Amino acid sequence: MNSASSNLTNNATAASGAVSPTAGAPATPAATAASTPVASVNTTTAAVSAPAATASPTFSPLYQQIKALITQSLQSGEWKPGELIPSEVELAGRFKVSQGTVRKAIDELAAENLVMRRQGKGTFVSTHHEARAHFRFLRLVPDEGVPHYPESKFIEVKRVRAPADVARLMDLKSGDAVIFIKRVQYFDGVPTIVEELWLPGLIFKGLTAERLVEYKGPMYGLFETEFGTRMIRASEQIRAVCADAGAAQLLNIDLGTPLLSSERVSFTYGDKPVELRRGLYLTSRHHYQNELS
Amino acid sequence: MNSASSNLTNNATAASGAVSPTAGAPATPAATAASTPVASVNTTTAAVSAPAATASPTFSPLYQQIKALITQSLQSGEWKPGELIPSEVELAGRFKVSQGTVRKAIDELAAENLVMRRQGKGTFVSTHHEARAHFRFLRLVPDEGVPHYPESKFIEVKRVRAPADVARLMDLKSGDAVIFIKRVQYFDGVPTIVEELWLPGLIFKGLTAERLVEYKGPMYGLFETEFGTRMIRASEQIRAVCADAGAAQLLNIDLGTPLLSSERVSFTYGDKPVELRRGLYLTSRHHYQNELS
DNA sequence: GAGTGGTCTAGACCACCCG
DNA sequence: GGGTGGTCTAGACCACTCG
Repeated sequence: MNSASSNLTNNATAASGAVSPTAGAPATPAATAASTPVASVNTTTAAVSAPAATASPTFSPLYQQIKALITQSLQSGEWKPGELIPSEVELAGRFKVSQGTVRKAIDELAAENLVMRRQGKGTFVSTHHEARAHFRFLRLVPDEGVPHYPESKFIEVKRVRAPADVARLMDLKSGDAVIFIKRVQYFDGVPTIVEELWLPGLIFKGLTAERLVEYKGPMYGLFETEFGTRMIRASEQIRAVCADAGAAQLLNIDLGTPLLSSERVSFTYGDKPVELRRGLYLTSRHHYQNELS
Repeated sequence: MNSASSNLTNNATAASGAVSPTAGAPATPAATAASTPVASVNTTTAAVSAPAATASPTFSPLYQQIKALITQSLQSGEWKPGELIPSEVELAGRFKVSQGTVRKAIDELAAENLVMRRQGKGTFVSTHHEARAHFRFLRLVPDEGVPHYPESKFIEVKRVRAPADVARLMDLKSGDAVIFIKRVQYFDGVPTIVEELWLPGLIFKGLTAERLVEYKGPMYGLFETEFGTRMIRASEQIRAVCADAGAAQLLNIDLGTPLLSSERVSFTYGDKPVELRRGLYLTSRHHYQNELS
């Protein structure tokens, strides 16, 4: 057994045979802990199939490998949303790398909102149960006054077979079981959003109208705690359309009123699509806010 | 004179009187270069008015101060868009800090798209004259086919006095001189965007219809090279509206066709607003693409 | 006071680019 | 071959939190 438990490929540090710990590369924790010669941790250990040339064809920095390992633990549920993950020092020990390397890995995870750092306390798994997170995916804000979360009224919740277009966007087969949800959202009692959602039936088995109704707060929070599926990012396409009869009735507006149409695909770990959402937004007293940078 | 040229406040490194370079904090470059005692660089030097307590009330990391200094040089035009800035090692020497600190400052500038790093070559000031940058502020992409840049036809270019609403959004006084531009943009010959722009007259003095017409490529490129004003970020508000007579005629569509309305304020260094842009987008064959993360 | 993340330094080596 | 950014390490100290 070498390099204890993990199969990391260290593409850095000397490629010139066994080196004494004092010269060249400094002694790695692995070397001191398991008294393994430095050379054994070097130049391709495992994981990636790399012909032992001077430059690895598939170069991946150590911190990226650490990042992938941490992401795996997040995905597997070893550390659940809202929980504290091990400290940087502890992770460094576990992975046999320096704290700085772990730090860089966590830096990127924090930048991607997978994790949240709090000085003096530790690093926490991000969760949708938070004021901060509520408006990450809801960009419709009132023209005047402070943003707040709308109330939901569910129109329909049923199990259906995925239409071809839905299946294509969600990486399913046409006819696969999906859960269909239709709801209207109200800001201060004014109906403003009519929304249709499709979710993979396999993952969201057991999602019923009752559970949706009794649950207060963002749906992504419910998905996260009840179904272990966390939305990481989303891709949205926006258009202007005219209200059809259905939308007009639900939003209590005239037929033909211009509405903002949004089609969103949300992804969980591994860029796996797990939600398709089609919304119509009434933008007479609200607008879609976007920051370009 | 101490700490040579710059007024950096080092809030780190020992607060316990003069320390020999070998113990405690390692000798700083400043100390070795100007043979200044370490203590002189510590506990409040200048810049920030800090009562000499144990913890500075206005704590600012060194790398943030470096970042601010680099940003100043960008803003002042010391390093122009597209140019190479000094290497990390050189900047470290200039500011009397370690390369790691400069590195962290530049990391943030790169994340904000103010500069671009290229391994083996150096760090470059970002520019709007680049394929990469072209679609950072243009989010309207075709439903099918690859995104490409539209052609412009200018309808109107004139000097006017800023209306109250425009002045408010641009941080001007009502009645201040502004340049008003109206244009239509075509994708593959199809009129798709009608846009009105307001620019501060003071900054964009000398901007004429001729210069706009003869200039090929994104307007932000022209603004950057001809007027020394670089757009850094923008804030956009999006709505759905109906085409009025003017828009319908210019876009060759029926009156009442739903259009996407965008109001955008763009900012340059120091979060100073320097452009107001109001656009109407025809979204029958294009959509506004947005990534949520 | 102990533990956590945050800053700063110094030095080594690697990947990449260009003359 | 020399210069640039990119990675990795090690160690010191600071700011913050909590018991």
